[in-house]
Amino acid sequence: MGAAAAPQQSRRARLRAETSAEIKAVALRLLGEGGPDAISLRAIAREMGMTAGAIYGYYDSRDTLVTALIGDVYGSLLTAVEAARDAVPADDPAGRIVAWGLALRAWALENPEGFRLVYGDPVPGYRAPEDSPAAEANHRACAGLTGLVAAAWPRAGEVQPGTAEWSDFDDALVRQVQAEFPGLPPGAVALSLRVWARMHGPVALEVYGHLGRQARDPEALYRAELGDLVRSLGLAGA
Amino acid sequence: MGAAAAPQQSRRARLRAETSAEIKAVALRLLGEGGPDAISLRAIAREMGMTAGAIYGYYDSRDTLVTALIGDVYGSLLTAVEAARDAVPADDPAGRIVAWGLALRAWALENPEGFRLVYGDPVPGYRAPEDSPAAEANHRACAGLTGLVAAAWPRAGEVQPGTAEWSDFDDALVRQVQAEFPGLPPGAVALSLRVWARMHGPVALEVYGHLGRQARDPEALYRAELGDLVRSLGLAGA
DNA sequence: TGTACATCAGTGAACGCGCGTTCACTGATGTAC
DNA sequence: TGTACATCAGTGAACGCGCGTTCACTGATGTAC
Repeated sequence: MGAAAAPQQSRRARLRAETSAEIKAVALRLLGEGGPDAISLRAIAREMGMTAGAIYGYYDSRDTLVTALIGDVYGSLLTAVEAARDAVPADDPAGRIVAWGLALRAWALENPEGFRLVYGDPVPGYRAPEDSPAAEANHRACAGLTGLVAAAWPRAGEVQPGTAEWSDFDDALVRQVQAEFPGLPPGAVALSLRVWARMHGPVALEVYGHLGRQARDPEALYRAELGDLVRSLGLAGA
Repeated sequence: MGAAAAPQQSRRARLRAETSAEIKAVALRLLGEGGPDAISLRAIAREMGMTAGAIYGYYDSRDTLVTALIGDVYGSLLTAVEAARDAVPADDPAGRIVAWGLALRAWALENPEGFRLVYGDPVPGYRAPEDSPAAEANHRACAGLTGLVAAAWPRAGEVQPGTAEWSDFDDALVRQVQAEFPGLPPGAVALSLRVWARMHGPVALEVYGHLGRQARDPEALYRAELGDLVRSLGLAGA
């Protein structure tokens, strides 16, 4: 009875998974401390008290590890913004948009190197594969933003008349939107991408240290920007 | 008479300046071809058919060279956007804002690595000195954007009421604005920083390859965004 | 319960690489008489 | 115009560094009888 029932994973598999996770965790910490260049197999191994070569038992190469890392980080970002959005009642679309935006900034300031990893191109020449966790997180981001805009539709569409066509967008994105928000016109997708960019601008400038040089209160600027964004979607300001 | 009059610079000084400029030019080309990591003294020297050590006759270190490079690149960006702005009559503030924005995007797409060099942090740990050419370009950017907003004032201030104080901003920036645009309230500075961020967002996403994955016509999105920006400043859309 | 074997995580040494930086030097260019 | 000297741009070899990656190996853990 004391003995566990046939375990889902063997002890070995569990240890493997733990080490694999620890490698990512250490890599993430190094990323935070020293920038993207600090993610080196040797540094990770050093930190873990093992040999650089041992990491090849877990990841095929440095690139594989970075891919996994980006997926994790991007996923955690989306979990954060989705949670913030869901903490606001669905019948308050303006509040949800502002919550999403503020959560994005908060996450970015807490994980600046993560933000750079996801939205910059810290590893030159690196390109995420199509079916990676990062791509999945990207889908979540698009879906989330489209949902925010959809909740403000059709009022937003009147205030922001556009001429977008379905053919203006990536096929997978179109399929996803049409399945999840039937009846929503292509203009809403265009608008949601613009909303994305509008949140991205101030956050990217701040994370990369460009805003802080001139403004002492970037948060106030950002809140004003979000307020204007909400207004520009035809929603009452908060 | 055939002989030149006492030259401003000696032949040696001229050659020196030329080589110094060629080093930067080659560095810039390598940056464009291979990303920030490609800026290595050895690669530059190789490209120029000389020895890596020789570069130390022109720049104290790699960092010094990168600093000079950032200044040059940032300066060329500002020259481009200022020229685009000045090609539109001063009595068309909306047109000037749109021109500035479009020129920013055009420059960024032509010089993606330059954009990353200036607005990303491709060389980890690198910080521009206070009195560098980059700082000067930054001042030009702030002045330019404030000028764009000032031209739309006070109408923009009515549409975008803010609560900014002078103390919210960097002292040097405040002095600059008060000297150049006497009477302009602090809210205009806040707004100009927001305008900056609003242009930065779509351009950064596109340059880093995030927009292109979902949108086939990023320019249309950007134009729509600029149109909305102009409207949000109380100016008639173009 | 005890023995024999298979698995496999991790070692440690080696590979070749490109990097920034230093330094004693060579050889051409410019200057003074 | 010609000679003697000073300047200085660039060489080439060397330094030590950290990196990704490979590979034959050891030794502990798990499995089968």
